[in-house]
Amino acid sequence: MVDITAELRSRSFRATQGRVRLLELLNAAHTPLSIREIRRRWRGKRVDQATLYRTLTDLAQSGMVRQLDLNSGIVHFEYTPDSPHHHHIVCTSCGRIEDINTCSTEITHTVLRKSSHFKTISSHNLEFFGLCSKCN
Amino acid sequence: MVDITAELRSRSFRATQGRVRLLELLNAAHTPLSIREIRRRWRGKRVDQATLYRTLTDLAQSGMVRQLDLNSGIVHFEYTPDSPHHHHIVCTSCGRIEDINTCSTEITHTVLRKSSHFKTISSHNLEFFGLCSKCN
DNA sequence: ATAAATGCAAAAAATTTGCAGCCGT
DNA sequence: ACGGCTGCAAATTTTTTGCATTTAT
Repeated sequence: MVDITAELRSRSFRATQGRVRLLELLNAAHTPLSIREIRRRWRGKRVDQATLYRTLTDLAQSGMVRQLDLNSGIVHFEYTPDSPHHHHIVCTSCGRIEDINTCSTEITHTVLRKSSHFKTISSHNLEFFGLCSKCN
Repeated sequence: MVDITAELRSRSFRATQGRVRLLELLNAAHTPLSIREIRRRWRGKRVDQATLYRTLTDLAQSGMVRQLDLNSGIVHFEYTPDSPHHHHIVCTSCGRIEDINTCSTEITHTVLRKSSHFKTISSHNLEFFGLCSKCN
């Protein structure tokens, strides 16, 4: 259970009502969400899409949320402060997303050693694609 | 050096002039390209965007090209018949893309073993993000 | 010949921008 | 009170669709 307000401030964002609600919504979703889906789930006065794009891009840049592209052509966002680093497997038929809790962090080091033009890695995304049991 | 025509036919696509040119272009690019970039590089009579989207989606579905979403919000495609399976590292500042030739295929097996709803994995994407030497 | 592939035009969906006003600090 | 944040409206970019025509087999 994180203190969203505190985390926002520690990253020098203002803890506005909208941001807190957004992060709570993402956290409760337990799955990465698209902007469209976030708006669909938003209760009360609807959120502006431009605000969401701006906010989420900023938060992703700061590392507070993760931005994922699940080969869907549209961006998804995830906020999982209480879960360890993880990845996803996506059903190419129905879009179902499942978490994958395996990640060998050593790969990052290996990659840096092999790369000729990169000295720092800030993040990585690892997505698997396949068919879930329903669609198989 | 692959025979593009033959590979298309083996996947039951018609080896049209447009498809061959597209695949040659992608192959020569040595980096994943967006539709926009493909059209920019296309010589002669311009290609229709709808055709490109349709063609590339089909080819990606068949596994002949790879579809990548590099956290850019737009889809990229890659055709590398002469290179082994690989991944990418993307500069979050300038967008530069470098190939990463490391990939432990065992992860796929581990993932399958851990997954509760998936029995098959058809592909995976692994992208690293960081700052290249120029932008650092 | 015929079914698949393309081009064209237009629509739909996703993302970005500028600016005025609001709200957190 | 200040500056960051948001909402609104509109533009831009990306992606999709329908249909007539062309092209590979």
